[in-house]
Amino acid sequence: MDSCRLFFDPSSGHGNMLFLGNGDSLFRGPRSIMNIEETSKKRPFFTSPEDMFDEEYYDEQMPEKKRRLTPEQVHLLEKSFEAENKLEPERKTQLAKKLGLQPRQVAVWFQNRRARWKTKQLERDYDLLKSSYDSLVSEYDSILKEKEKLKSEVVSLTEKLQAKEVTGTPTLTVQKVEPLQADAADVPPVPCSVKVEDRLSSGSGASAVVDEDGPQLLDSGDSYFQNAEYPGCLGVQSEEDDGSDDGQSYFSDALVLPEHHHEEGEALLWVWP
DNA sequence: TTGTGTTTTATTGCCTCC
DNA sequence: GGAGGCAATAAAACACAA
Repeated sequence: MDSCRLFFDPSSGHGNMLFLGNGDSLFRGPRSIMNIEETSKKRPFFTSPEDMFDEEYYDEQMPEKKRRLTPEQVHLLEKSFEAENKLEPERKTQLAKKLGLQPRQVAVWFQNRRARWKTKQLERDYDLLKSSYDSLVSEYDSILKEKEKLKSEVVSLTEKLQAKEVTGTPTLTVQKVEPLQADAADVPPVPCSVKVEDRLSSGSGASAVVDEDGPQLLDSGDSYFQNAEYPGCLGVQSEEDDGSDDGQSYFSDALVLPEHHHEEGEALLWVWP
């Protein structure tokens, strides 16, 4: 906040204000007081707006030193700026007369004020953008975490499946899973909801129902679902493999859907006796 | 008291508009 | 071409820590 100090100019007999910079308390210490005294000697404070508006007086009384505007002057300028931040010539002249300043000073003040406003506006815009960005990052992080969690679930379940395959009981066979032709990104999540009877061997046939062209699960150490030909089925997607994911939880569909169908007696990939 | 950083006032040079 | 705006900058005034 801007603050000021009342000051009496003995040479002119007029009261005046010494403007202090922002954030300062009214009385600060010896140095400030000394400055007032020094200033009163150095600065020929304006006596009246009429005098100050006089070009000759102004030139004589303001040698090389800059002087700060009084709080009253600044207040009025601020009010005027709030009303309209551009200064048409007529208003400039009126303001100058009213404030006892040169029109040029008023114009300069408006120019500098516009520059300050622009800087502040940039800061505000930056803050807005930053908070927006931060919330997006936060959202992205939580989605990423969920994705990782689901991935590890997939890995865990795949390992369990492989373990069961190695022990050989029960015999898990696969029959007629349509290969996914298209790019995984273009294919809606396939829950691999092949009917149970299509996947398990019949009691009598031993593993006879395995499709001849299909993958031979029991002979292979690899998981059937990791076969590249069936990318939509329980495959583990690498981190770099974007584009087919689009931030959506593809694997959750693959896993959750069979559970949803569980009670309907359909669509589980495997059934243990 | 002094050095340093910040704010305010003012200047300069360039650009646009009428 | 003159008036006015803007960006960059200088310089004075001021705040403040050490």
